[in-house]
Amino acid sequence: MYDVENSIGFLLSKGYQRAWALLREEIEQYELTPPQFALLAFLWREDGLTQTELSETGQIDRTTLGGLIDRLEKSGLVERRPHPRDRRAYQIHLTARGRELEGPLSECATRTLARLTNGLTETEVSELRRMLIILRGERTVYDFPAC
Amino acid sequence: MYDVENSIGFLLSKGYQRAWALLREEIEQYELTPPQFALLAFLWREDGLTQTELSETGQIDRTTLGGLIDRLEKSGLVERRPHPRDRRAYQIHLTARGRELEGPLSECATRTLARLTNGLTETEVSELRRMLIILRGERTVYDFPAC
DNA sequence: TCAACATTGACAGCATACTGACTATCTGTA
DNA sequence: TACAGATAGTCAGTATGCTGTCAATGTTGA
Repeated sequence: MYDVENSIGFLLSKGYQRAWALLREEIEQYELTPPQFALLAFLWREDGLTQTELSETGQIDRTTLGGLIDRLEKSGLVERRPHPRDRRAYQIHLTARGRELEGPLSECATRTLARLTNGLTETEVSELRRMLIILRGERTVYDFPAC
Repeated sequence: MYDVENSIGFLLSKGYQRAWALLREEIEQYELTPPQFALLAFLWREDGLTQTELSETGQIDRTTLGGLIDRLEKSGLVERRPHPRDRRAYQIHLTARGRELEGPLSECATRTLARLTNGLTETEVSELRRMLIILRGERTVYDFPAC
């Protein structure tokens, strides 16, 4: 009999839901969602990318990203600026307010990680991270046809 | 600087997305989504639960579950029957077709797991499972007030 | 140069996930 | 019995994530 409850997929979904709920709780006062936080975090690292570039580096679906940016723009944390050499594209820039949040939000994320991984040792967390990267990965195997 | 890309939460979300995509691919011919598959899998184990009971054992939000059942009912895989002693409640039962799918869909799930964990050894998969259960868990710690 | 093709971002449509509010019903207690 | 509070399920609203389609714009090759 198939054991859903202990299947990796099911456990990933529940783990993800818990991670989401904890982070949501920590950043609630900023009226942000976890994906919005993640997008800001990518922008703290590199500002001014186009939506397509952001979609690739952040591994966020192109159309999902559009909506995320809409909402962050409405909250005044990012802005779309016309691309200087490509009239189809926008460059996404943090506003001053969006940059300011790096400190406080990073602390929220640190607290979230601590709560999430409460039952694991540091070594286990590293192991988990390593395995999740492998799980997601395999791009080198599947993305390119043998050539 | 906060490193989103290697944060457990971000990796969980991407791992989950990959698990979803792979399973989606395997069960595509049955026109089911991964959550619909999971719900069926819980019903293969125990049939006739109410929505609230299913919501608890399956750890699926009450309102989300309602929609899932709507769609599975429309597909002819489950049916709502009035509860014999509680006029507010339904008992959710598999149809013959819903029961028939246990074999083929379990095989799809097995193939998905194999593809998903391609880069990990069996020992690592067990470790991962154990850690994900801990991640999600902690019910004994948080859910009950000290009493 | 111009036509074929590719790319950028928007939009509609669907499923999941959650919140909060609501109706119908049940339960426990005075 | 009657009423207060709890519970079952629905609905509206919002955000994410994905597919498919489209218009506008870029790019490339004959």
